[in-house]
Amino acid sequence: MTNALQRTDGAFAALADPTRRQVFERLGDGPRAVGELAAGLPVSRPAVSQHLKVLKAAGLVTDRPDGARRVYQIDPQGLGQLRAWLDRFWDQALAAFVAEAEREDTED
Amino acid sequence: MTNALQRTDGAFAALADPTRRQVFERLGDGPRAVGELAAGLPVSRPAVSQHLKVLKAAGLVTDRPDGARRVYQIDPQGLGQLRAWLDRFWDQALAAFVAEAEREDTED
DNA sequence: CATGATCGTAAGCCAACACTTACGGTAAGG
DNA sequence: CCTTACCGTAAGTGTTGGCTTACGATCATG
Repeated sequence: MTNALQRTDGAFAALADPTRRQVFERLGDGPRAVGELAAGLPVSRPAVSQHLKVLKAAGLVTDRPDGARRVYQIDPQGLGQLRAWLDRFWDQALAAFVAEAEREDTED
Repeated sequence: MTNALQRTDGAFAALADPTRRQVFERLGDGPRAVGELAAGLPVSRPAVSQHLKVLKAAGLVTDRPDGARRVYQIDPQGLGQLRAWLDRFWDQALAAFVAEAEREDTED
């Protein structure tokens, strides 16, 4: 149970930063190189590189060399873990929410 | 589209911190007062209070006075927004992922 | 009305973090 | 080979953020 923290910690922390999430979202259209991602973003290329490193450590992206370039791609695994946590928690929380609402109706 | 950033920014940022997510998860069992939440956590009560403030600003919880105490409860709204973002992105990313995998098979 | 309980906020401190510039390393091209 | 392009990492900096202690406010109790 407390393990669920560790597992989703990286993903949540990674997606917390707006710039980093922007990089990640941009990767949702398909594989991109670092330079492509950096272009159009208000930060430098090394900054994007560092963001990608964090995303990779969180299991959200994978990278693959392509000549002198390096292509990054979304890894469904990390995204799936996040979804699993959210789904499980969604059911639990919603159940507790409804139960509480009913308890408020029946009691004084 | 860029608006989706703003909308989910608060939620992601709020859930990024492990302690804060622990508070939130604990709230998944049902409504709790601040003192109850603080007990069992490795941080002080004011710290929990500040965390709840952030969670509330993110639309993840609601609060209601109960005498001298203050009861916090999960707000399905914020959780739903997060789920919506994740679902939408999941479909998009997975589609791009599969498309890329197939493109790799057909091409040289 | 005085006391104890519960809580939010302010002030201050320290670590984490996002960013920049500078550098080195590798791959394609003339 | 020499040059250019592309990228990751190191070092340094300024800011953000989570935590603690201290304080004031509000509510139930006697």
